[in-house]
Amino acid sequence: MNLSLSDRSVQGNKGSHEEDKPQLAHPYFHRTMYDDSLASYSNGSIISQLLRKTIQSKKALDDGLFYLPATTLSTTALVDSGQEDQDSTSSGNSGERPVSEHLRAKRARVENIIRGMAGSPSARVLGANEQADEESHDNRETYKENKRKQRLPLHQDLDSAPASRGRSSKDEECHRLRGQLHAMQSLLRQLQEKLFRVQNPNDSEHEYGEEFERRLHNQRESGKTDSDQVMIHSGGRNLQEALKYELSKAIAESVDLVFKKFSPTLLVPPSPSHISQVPELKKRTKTQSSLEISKANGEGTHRSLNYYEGSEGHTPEDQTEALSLVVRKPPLSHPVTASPVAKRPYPLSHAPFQFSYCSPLQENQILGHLLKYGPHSSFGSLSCLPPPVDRSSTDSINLTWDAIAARAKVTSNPMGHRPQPTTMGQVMVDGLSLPTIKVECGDSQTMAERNTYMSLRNIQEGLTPSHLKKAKLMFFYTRYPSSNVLKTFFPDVKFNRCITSQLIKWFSNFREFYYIQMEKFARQAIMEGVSGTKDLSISRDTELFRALNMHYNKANDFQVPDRFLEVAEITLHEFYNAISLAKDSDPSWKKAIYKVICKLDSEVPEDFKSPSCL
DNA sequence: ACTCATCCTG
DNA sequence: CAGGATGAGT
Repeated sequence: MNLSLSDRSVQGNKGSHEEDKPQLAHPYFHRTMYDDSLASYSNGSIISQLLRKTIQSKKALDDGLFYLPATTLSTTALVDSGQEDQDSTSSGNSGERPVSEHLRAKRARVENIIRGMAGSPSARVLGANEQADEESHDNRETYKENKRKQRLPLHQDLDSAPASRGRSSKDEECHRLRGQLHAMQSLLRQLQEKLFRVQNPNDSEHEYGEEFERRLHNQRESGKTDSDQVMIHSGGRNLQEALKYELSKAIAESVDLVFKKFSPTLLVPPSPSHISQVPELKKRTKTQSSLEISKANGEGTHRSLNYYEGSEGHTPEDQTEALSLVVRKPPLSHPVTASPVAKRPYPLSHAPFQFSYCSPLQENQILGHLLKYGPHSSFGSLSCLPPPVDRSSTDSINLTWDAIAARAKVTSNPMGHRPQPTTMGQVMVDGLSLPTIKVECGDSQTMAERNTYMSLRNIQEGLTPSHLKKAKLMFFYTRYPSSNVLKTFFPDVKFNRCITSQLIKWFSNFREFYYIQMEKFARQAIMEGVSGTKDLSISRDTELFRALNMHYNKANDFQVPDRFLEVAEITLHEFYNAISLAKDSDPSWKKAIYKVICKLDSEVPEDFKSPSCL
């Protein structure tokens, strides 16, 4: 068995054809079809497009035949939607277009909407202050004394953070959000009216959604609070009603939430959470210089052009345990076992706002955001964890959003979706910019503002396969991430004890695999009579690297940083030396190695701060 | 008492 | 990868 480690030093520098690219320019971010599809919608007026298409296909809308099997939500539907028109015209099938074609077209479009709405319904974010609070507490060291010392100045940064300039920005933010909410309400009502007119040209408006709501209520009573079911078994008309109902109610909820939380007494003091991304650059220099490290050749650039397909299969198993594994939300929400549904229906006229509040541009963006991220995505973030009582009232809605979000997640790209690395001031919401905030943040965006901004996105209740993939990629940079780092780089995750533990456990597992591999290959090298560590280098075409890459970067769509190769090599050397010196007779012989390796963490690139689940 | 890292196991 | 056991550290 050839280890292919020993000859590495010989050919060490062979492939210098590809010089080390700046690692920040991640070329592995792929756009998914899904992203593109959404992007096209985000540019124009989502509503007008939707309505136009709806009207066009209205004449073919055959009542009662429009099913939306939830399980068919997939990117293929999106593709269909784009090609539907041509398909139908090209079908030389006389003058009458097959009804099924229209139905499919319409379904695709509605699915588009639903997909757009995908978002965690229960999105709740740590308020900025709360987060800062946690951070200060969580700054307790995680990894041994060394790390602790390094983190001390970070503490100081935290404490000395100016506490003066959050107030006014909070107020402005409140103002802006009120404006957005007003606008959204207006827009929503317009949308509802238009939809209603489209499908019920003759009916009077007051019948809106009655039938649907009644049925939804009945389902709830019978324990099957699954609005997907409702949709599935409803006709196309009822589907639209369902959508309208969901949208309006969700918005009403959000509005209510925000207004409650933004009452003056609840305005929070500025957050000291400019947590200091204090670079930890110095800590590894000494070890580094003492070792001879082969330059990685550029062989590893064979990135696949495939879209990311969740590599960890999506089993339909429901997540039932409290201490969770990777959360795979059920494709179809299962019978509710928790939280009784306290009904608190909001009349649509909950808040009669003026439509002229915002510009047409804002309309599109606001509504687009709403459609894309769901009602709770933006506004839940501004509230500081609504009490359970509040939440119970939204459960029926949440279930729907949950189910929708779950399906959307299945096809989502974990994180790579931006062709260009983002900078602090250029955070995009997945192709949908939020200028009202972005503009004001400008280039002097602080961490607090950034956090606020980030919190405008979905907040996950649990960790998803996407998060797992992201964590694995992060492992290339940091083997021992602190809980602060984890929080920073998983901004779309609502952290609690369980989640934190799970993430830590992940990295623990990563390390385990890493060290096992290192030990294995070190022993192998010794067995093969490798004379010394000089003959042990790790390049991208070594077996060891392949094993690691396969584990942490299965899709191979990530350019593993050269630094990781260096660290891996150091690790290998450590193991080699220790084993050579028979130190492995000591039961805790690995500890010394761990201590070395834990100092070699790098900073994780900014790109990883973007939420992984979109 | 609590958290975290590792080891071991499935 | 998760769960349990164990030990170290606070």
